[in-house]
Amino acid sequence: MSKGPWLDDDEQKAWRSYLLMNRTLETHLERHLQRDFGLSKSDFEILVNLSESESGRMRAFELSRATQWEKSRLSHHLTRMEKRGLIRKEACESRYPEIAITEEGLAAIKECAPAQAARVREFFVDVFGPDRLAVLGEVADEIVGTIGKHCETDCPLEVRS
Amino acid sequence: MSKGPWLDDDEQKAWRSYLLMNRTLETHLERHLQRDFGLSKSDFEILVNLSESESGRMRAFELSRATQWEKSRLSHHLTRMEKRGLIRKEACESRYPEIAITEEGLAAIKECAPAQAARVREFFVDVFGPDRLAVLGEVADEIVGTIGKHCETDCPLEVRS
DNA sequence: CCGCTTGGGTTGACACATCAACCAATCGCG
DNA sequence: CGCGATTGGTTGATGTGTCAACCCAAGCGG
Repeated sequence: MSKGPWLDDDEQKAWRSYLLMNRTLETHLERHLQRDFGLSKSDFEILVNLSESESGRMRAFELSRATQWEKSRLSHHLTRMEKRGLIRKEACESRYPEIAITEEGLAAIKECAPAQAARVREFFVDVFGPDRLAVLGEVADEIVGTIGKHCETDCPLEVRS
Repeated sequence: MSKGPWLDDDEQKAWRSYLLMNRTLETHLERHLQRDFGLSKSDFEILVNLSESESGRMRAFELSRATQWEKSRLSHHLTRMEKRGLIRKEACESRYPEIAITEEGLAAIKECAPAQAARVREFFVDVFGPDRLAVLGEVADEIVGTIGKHCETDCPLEVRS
């Protein structure tokens, strides 16, 4: 109907393959995380960050930096996670609460992380293989860098931390 | 705190670079689509599919196959888009309505597609370059294939159309 | 001291996605 | 024919993300 395409054929094909890979990988990983452990990708991301910190506790803005989430999204999600007992907001000397992972949260992530890692390995790492994976890593960083540079002026994207 | 990592260092690094690239690219593209043209990524996807069809009209289940969306998501989104005048559900001989792109919808996508394509080229295609892009395309297809194969039995993922 | 901006964080309204339940027509097949 | 299963599609409840507005304390220029 409309003339398109606006990318030439090879580019178009690669781009669409990439998009499909993304969607497939994401939905597959998330589906299993949800089905087998009752965690969403978002829950997982928060728990990973907390569990990797020394003390198991972080300030909200640190999490915000680490995850690249908007602060309101983070705030909403943390209150939900607190209601489910995965984290706790606890007061400390400096005004603002610290976010602490609970026993339950720690147990949850320790349980699901190996399975998740295995899937990433099976469907991503191993399919790429070491060489192509290394190349991807490079390109990915270049792209993040390019976008970061491009946005320095006009958009408040915190990619350039 | 928790011992991790569950992937070794190189794998971990590549995987995280990839995740960050995804997020960065996605939010960047979507932000501009939204800001400059008032369309979401979802709107765009539907409009692209409709505008690429011969007649500018498709059945809902065709769109569902093309986009890999769940039918309820599609249904909800189409009613929203209809309210905004981007598409129309029109009755035809066979029971079920056909989804038709409106003048307004066609105008919208014709306006934004070049800009969108330019961004994809600038931040994705050109950063990869032809060789690495070709490689990515191959790997992406392999990954989709692998997951599709793995899911044939237990999950109703429609990737294997 | 005042008033301003900035930074960390919450809130509410709304858009969107997901899940399960449902509806209606059609198909397969005894 | 009859009836269960499948298909295409809608609906409603609920969980999640986004945007803009707001709150409050601290820093700072005057």
